Amino acid sequence: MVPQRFEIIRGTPLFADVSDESFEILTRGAYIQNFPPNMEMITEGEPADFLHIVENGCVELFCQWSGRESSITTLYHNSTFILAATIKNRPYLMSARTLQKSRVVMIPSEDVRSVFGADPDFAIAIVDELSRCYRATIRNMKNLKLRTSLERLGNYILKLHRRQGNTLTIELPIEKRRLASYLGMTPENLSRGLNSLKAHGVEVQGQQILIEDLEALTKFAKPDYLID
Amino acid sequence: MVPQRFEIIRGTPLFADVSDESFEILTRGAYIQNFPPNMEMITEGEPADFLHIVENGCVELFCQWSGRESSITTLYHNSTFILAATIKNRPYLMSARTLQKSRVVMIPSEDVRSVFGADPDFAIAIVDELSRCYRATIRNMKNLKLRTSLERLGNYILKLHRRQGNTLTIELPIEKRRLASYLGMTPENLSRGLNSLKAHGVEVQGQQILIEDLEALTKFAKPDYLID
DNA sequence: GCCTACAATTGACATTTATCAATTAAATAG
DNA sequence: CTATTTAATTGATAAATGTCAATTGTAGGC
Repeated sequence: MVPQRFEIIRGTPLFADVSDESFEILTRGAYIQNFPPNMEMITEGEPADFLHIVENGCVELFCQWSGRESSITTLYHNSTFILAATIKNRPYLMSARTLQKSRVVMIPSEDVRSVFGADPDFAIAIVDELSRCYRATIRNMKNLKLRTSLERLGNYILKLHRRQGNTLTIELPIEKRRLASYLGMTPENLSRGLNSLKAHGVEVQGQQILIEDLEALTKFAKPDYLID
Repeated sequence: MVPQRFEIIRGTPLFADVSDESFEILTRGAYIQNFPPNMEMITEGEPADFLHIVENGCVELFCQWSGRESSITTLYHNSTFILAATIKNRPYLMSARTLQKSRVVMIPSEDVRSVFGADPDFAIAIVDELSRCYRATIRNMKNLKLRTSLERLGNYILKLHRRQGNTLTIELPIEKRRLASYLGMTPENLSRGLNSLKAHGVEVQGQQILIEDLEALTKFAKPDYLID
């Protein structure tokens, strides 16, 4: 008998194929927590005691060193983090904070590891999820190392364009300062970058972005299916 | 009966725990290839038909976009690549070339996927390997986004120092231009960077690097166990 | 609705990094 | 061993990016 409250994550790829028995074990020690916005829920270096799943809201993974900070990715509905640390029983490499009011499922890492050893279907789902995350990170790395900040910005806008149903009026999903950090640039530079993209058919008004010339932007940004 | 020629990879973590039966299936369709130095063996975008294992020699993973190229990592004895593409049955995201004469074991991806589904021990080993690679990539990313090129260089030297048994006389394992690419800088910049590090106790002579003041270098580079 | 916080923008400037060209050093083939 | 190719270095300069300070814009609390 799986408690009602965990039914939502049952539908995510990571749990879709596990047996009821496994799911029962996974949720037995699990709990759900509601976080306010801007709350640091995980700090890098800490032991990975729980696998986290964002049920709703928005969570940013970021890292720090020597007084600097950088945003790595932003997670939404049904995303898991941080699986690799949980599996390997190693400390988190990234910190996590909520950007909005968020509801997060937390499953004890021990239970994840034991079910993972006992349920081949869960093991397969984990491999799938890890591969997906790994490949996403490699793409991110290529983006960073092969492109200038302006090219990254252009491709980010094109990615939003595709994700938001090929519309030409785009809504930025996160604050500009966080976007800047994600793209590996300063907020000032992002601001100037958005201005520079006017020359390639991009208009900006607050959180709204209008692609006035998709062809020009595409020609400039050169999106690539092995990166974007 | 496992052919003698595959006994070497039997000892690697990925294959150590698989049953003889599984190993037999994995090696049945496998073969070993000897590559000359500087041979591109994999090109990004191609289908991932084989899991590769470097038996000996040295292989560089790199990527390209819009006429630019960047080195992602260098693999040595017993390293696998590129597991995630094999598992997900997706195209390679990186290219691979030999840096030296190398001997590489190639296992058909189909066999990897089928054994992975049938042998839980192999699945566990794969999860372990994927987690390891994923975390290594995250560290790499943090290194790139949180540090200047000079700090990356300093920490690279410190990492070699540790890897080579805490000796103060260090041997660069790869060409400087590839190191530059790996560190996300130009060869010219690397050259100047090495000169700048003189101020922090580093002497360079060709492929040899001498740490004259370990404390000064450490103080400058600030190595971090969550990055390095 | 107004005040207050904070985010975003802009300008001036500094620093970092890349590019181009020329030279020197090192590795390799014959 | 020498000739030839390629890598590494150096100097001069350009471009990209970051920093600091000031201003403008915006969202949320009261």
